[in-house]
Amino acid sequence: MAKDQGKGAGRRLTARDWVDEALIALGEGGLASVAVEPLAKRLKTTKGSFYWHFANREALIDAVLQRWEELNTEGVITAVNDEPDPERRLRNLFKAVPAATDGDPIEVVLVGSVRHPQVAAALRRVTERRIDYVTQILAELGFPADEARRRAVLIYTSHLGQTHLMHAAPDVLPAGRDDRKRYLETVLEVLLHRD
Amino acid sequence: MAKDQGKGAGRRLTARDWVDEALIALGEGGLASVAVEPLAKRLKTTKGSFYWHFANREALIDAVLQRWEELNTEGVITAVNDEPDPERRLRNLFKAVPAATDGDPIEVVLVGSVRHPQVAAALRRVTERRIDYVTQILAELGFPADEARRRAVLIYTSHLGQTHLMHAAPDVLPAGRDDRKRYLETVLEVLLHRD
DNA sequence: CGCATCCCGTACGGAGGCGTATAGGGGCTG
DNA sequence: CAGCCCCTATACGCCTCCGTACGGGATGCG
Repeated sequence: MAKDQGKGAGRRLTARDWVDEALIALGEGGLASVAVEPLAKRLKTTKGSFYWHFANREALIDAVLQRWEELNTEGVITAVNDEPDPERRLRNLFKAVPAATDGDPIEVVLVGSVRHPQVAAALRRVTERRIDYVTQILAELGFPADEARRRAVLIYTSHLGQTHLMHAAPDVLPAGRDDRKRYLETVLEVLLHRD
Repeated sequence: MAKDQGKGAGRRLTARDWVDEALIALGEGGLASVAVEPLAKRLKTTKGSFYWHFANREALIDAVLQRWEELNTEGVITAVNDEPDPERRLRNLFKAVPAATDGDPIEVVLVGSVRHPQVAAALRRVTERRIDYVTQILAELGFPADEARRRAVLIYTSHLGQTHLMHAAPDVLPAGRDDRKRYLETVLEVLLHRD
């Protein structure tokens, strides 16, 4: 019979459990919320558990950043990458990525802690990976290399700004179904137009 | 003769001095750095001074947010608003605003503390003010009202994303003088194009 | 059942931040 | 120059968090 150690308190924890909970906390309250004792409360356990699985708080931060990076680059990109047509792949990105990440505050929150060396490194890697990916699609679409790169940066900044706005002032973004659709059309038309 | 109470330690401070220093700290280390005792160290004074000028830390946070809001909306907009031609006004925005704000991390840092009610309110106000301003310019340029609004949001998100990138991964943005110029041209052409 | 290993609970010391109380110094005004 | 008011220094208690020490319960295995 399976262990059936439910999800309530009292069960044994793994390092993974701590990382998962830290990821949630990171999104909710920033890097400052990736703190041992508060997390212990959330997990209904104590520090004693934490310091068994991790050397210290820094180790947890490293782990949570690494996990975020994985879920992100690999997860999202491979989810869209099986579409052969580059234009439709891009359209999928425009539709799928916001749906998957607009609610996700981590990206935006992390920039606030960019002084943290590990955070800065993770952000750099993720950003470059994504822009390279968009650049490649634009190149497939026939844009010359340098123009593709510039457009990719523009496209990515607009995406970034959108998730930024989503948290800073969601009211200004189109809310209704139709409004959102029209907005998406405008964005696509503008960002992908060719003379 | 003027007071000549230099800038060194030992001089009397005003609430304004605390707010100015807090503004710097906010940019450097986020809201968490708007902390009484660390600021006292930077100002080479003690908490005793602070709690004379302010009721508590919250009061300082409110003051620093208000000051940021002023420096921002009023400052930047009135600096560009005397240009009569709307297209050139927009171009000025594209050139002037990044130059003035790309080095300024406060906007980006604040989103990380959007759970703070005062922060959320300030961000909403500033954002709406700016987008309204851009919308108005686009309307002057002849875009229909709803399209103007959509484009303004797109333009603003791209700007936001750019200052975001500037801190998250400055390497991916065009660095050289010429590259930057070409990038700006691409951005303007794409974002302002009309069929 | 007995026992070793794994994992957690608890208690402690230290650091840093908030807010308060209170004494005192320095400059302005008469 | 005397006194008063504005501002600052110092000391204190409290809270939250980090990290360590160590005791002890649970769990799997023979």
